[in-house]
Amino acid sequence: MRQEGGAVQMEKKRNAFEMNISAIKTMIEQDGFVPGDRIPSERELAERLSISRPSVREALRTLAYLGIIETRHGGGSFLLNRDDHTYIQIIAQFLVTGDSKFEDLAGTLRLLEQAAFVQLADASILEVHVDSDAAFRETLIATIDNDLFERIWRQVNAFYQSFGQGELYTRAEREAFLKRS
Amino acid sequence: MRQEGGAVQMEKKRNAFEMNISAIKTMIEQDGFVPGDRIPSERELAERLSISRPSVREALRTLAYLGIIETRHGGGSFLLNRDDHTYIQIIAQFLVTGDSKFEDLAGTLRLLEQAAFVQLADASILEVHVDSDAAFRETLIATIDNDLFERIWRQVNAFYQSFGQGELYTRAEREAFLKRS
DNA sequence: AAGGGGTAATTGGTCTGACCAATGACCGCC
DNA sequence: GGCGGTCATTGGTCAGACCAATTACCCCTT
Repeated sequence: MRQEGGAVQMEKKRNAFEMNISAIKTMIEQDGFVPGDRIPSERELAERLSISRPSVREALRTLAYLGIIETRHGGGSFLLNRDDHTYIQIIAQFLVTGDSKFEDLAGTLRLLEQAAFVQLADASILEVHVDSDAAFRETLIATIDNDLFERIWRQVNAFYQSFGQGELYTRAEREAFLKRS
Repeated sequence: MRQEGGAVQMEKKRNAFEMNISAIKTMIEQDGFVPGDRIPSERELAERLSISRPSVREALRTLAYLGIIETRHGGGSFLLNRDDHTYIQIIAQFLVTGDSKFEDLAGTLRLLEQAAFVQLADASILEVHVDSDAAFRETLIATIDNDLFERIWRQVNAFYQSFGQGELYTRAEREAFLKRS
């Protein structure tokens, strides 16, 4: 006879799996764990939440996959820093796998970089990098100062480079960039 | 700079859990399943992949959490179409505590849409949608005709909307968009 | 007393097997 | 042919076991 949910009243009637994830997250917050801390062991979580260890594991595996926690064999599970969350990598993984066309990759990169350029106030800082396609674009993105945007760009760019197509712009195109400022 | 996990590529030596996820995804692709199809049962997957059912379940739970598949008690597991972004809300659940990220979200959306607008030849098609923030931006993105770019935008936008902040632009801003064409 | 090494306890990783619950197909009955 | 019940299939959950990696601890040596 298994009783309902362990520790916390859930606001909704989601399925048990999501309730377990919420319960674990709630427990982490209530116990005041901060990034870097080790959270209770799987067996202890199972006991405190009145669920089985397999159920705890299913929840923890998902949390680990999302980058919320990190598990070390024999060591325990640790809370990660929120900035280390790989959520955008997860999203990117499913965005970019499969049927994304190579032309879309290059096109998306051009769009992203064009957007960055429009916001660029002073293009002079790019002049010294006009010789290097990589440095030119890297510097351009850095001027945006938007972490999410930069991470998206980095993912798309990493995938683009895995095709080994070399430079995205010719030197003439980079120079044209500067003239348009 | 943390670029370690940068590759979206799959072929790395990851832990068994992520390998199981990849294996299941690969099998789904190779068997030619399309959204709506029922994928093999947990027991069959376990046998075909030579892993135990709990391991299959840990992978399937994560895939279900991400919105890749849907499981029905007694019915089976079904492939979802990728536009279902239910997982975004849940991921956001872990990020709401921080506020810096939200600024990045809105900023990224503005950048993406500005990039789309720069490429827009004829802005007149947007005029009819000037009343609706959502329709205006949706139409804007559709003009780009870049599948990857559109999917990125859609993901970020879904993430943004999970914060429930309402419109991204004021009506005046949308009108200003049109005037700049 | 300090350091090092080896042992035991802890913890995650995986598996087997079992039973329950919901679904859906199948079959017999009307 | 339509309807309803039965039962195999499938996901949901659990208990227990064993392995592997890490960590804590204690004892011995120096």
